[in-house]
Amino acid sequence: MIERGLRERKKADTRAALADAALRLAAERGWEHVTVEAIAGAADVSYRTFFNHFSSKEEALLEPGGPDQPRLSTRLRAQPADREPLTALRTAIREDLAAASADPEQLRTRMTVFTSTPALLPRLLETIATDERDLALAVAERTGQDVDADLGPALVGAVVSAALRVSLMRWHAQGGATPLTDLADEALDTLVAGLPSAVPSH
Amino acid sequence: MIERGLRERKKADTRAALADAALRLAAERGWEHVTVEAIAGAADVSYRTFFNHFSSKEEALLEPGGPDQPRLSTRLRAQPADREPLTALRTAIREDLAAASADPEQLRTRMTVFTSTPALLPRLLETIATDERDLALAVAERTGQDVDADLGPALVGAVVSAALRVSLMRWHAQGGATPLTDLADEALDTLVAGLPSAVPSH
DNA sequence: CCGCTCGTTGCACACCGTGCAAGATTGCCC
DNA sequence: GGGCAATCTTGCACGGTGTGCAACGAGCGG
Repeated sequence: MIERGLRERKKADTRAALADAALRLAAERGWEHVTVEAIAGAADVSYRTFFNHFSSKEEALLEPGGPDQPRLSTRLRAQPADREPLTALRTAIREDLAAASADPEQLRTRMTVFTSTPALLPRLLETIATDERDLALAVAERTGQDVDADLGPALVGAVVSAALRVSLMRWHAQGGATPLTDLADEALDTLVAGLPSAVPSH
Repeated sequence: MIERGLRERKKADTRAALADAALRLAAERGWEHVTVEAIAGAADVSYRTFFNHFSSKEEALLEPGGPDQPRLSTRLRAQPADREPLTALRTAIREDLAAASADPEQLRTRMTVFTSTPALLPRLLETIATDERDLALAVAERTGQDVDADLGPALVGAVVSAALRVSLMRWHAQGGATPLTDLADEALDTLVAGLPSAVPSH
């Protein structure tokens, strides 16, 4: 958050302007009808400058805040070490979702753009799953397991990501009626109880 | 499997030749150093013909068999209706993995290509997760739940996909030492028992 | 004030993916 | 067998993405 000079501030500004323009134009015209040239033009920079900030057109939507935005795994590592592993994970997840829900309107717009562009939705899910391995590492650190030998941490990472994805999709489908954190809590409760609790036996 | 004529046979042949060439060249040079022109040349067809069979370069790797290859959800639907939901799911999963393991050498090559190309790995995972919603629908049909109202089916679909992904990654990392079906069984056992069984409490 | 650093810009280029139209091959019916 | 229709293949042109390179200019430090 420390401003180290006019230079870095302007750089962050143009990046934000590009990300905002990308999201706005995508909401207006649909993602595939938005060219990089249009995004750059709306942000008052050149075409070439766009790729000085983002390595691909999609990155402007997927990582508007840069690579140093807080991730789930870092939140988990910040939890007190004496806390029960699953409790610490729940808390970290709540913090992460609360941060994501800070600007519900923007989150809604993003979700609308993603869900209305078939080629783009998987990329969002991929982004959520990017920390999967990192999350597995953080879990293994906390439990003292070996992330390569023990199946547990990798499974927890993948499964938690999956649960968050489902919660996010459901939240958007409901129009935000239920708070995102509540939906995620329900999903995690189900997973803690085991798969049979998700489907009725006959 | 019915040959309806010389025409469709030749079409399937060229598609297979293109898919094979794509995988072979990717294993030799690395995926990003393989152009569509090179793939087409190796299969003795023109550049333009490639896109008559695949809508993108990646599709030649991801869906070599065409869009009508059997999916997990169809295998689940083929299970007897009186079988316990989770049992039916396990059986369908075993069939699916057995089919994928039919040619272990090719599977190994594919995984090597995917894991050595950062931009490609998520696409494989995405492909696995493509049936997620369809799988959720099949689960809901079997259990009589509502896929939009009940969280269960969507959660099961996402979580099972995640477990399969983790199993596949682990299988490849181990060099195929443990059969893929065994790894998946272990992961699913853990999920059935609930998340706490994945991580030790202190 | 002067040099250094770094963001910006333009230009050229390789590659992906698509629409269109012409040519070649197969299937089918007379 | 001959010819017609369907369809696969091919070439061509074009828009768009993403990159390397070199020049320019604005902030930063001495």
